[in-house]
Amino acid sequence: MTGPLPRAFYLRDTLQVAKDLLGCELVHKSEAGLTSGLIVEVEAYIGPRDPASHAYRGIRSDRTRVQYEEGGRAYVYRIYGMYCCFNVVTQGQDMPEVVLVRALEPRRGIPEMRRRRGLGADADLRSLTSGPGRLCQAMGIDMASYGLDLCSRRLFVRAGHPGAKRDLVATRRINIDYAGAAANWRWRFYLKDNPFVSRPLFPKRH
DNA sequence: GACCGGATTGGC
DNA sequence: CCAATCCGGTCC
Repeated sequence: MTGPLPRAFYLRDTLQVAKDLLGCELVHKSEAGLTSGLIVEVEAYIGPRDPASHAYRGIRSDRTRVQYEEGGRAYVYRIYGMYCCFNVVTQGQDMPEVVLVRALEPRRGIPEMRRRRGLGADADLRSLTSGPGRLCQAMGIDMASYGLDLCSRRLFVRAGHPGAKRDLVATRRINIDYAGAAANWRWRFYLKDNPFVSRPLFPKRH
């Protein structure tokens, strides 16, 4: 059982980190026990020059603060007033770049995931962790996780099976039509044919 | 201080 | 298709 990926993993080109995260295992240890899942879908949000990024034009606020810290920390934000989304901070200080984790393939603590999601034992596994809001709920990741160091043992990513990221698909990012031309940048990556990807058919064009 | 809308989800 | 639900960003 390998431990957390080293800091150096995160202090790199964000698109490269995004792709390398596919097939790795996201692990969360909480009072309720350990839950984990393989990362099968991600999106990159690359700072001041990305109109879809919360840090577009260098916005600094209580929400984006951790994006400006050195990579390897958790950027968690609340969306639509009811869900949370989990991101990994990349690059060095004052480079507000992140990777959004959009879907997991459940691995450990599946009964606890079902409980947190309010679903019965008969629920499809995909309904647990396919989607950024769903996976946060299933993993017990919330605003209390904001800024957590991913190089610690509480919330971290560890290396996956070699070869897991063989067939990688790059598409437009989801639900950022407001971002103009950036909506067409292919900064969403997922594992081909993986059934846990949140929206395999999106977008219109690859 | 007001207003607008969202990196989502689930129900109709 | 659309409501839920509230906070961040913007502009006055």
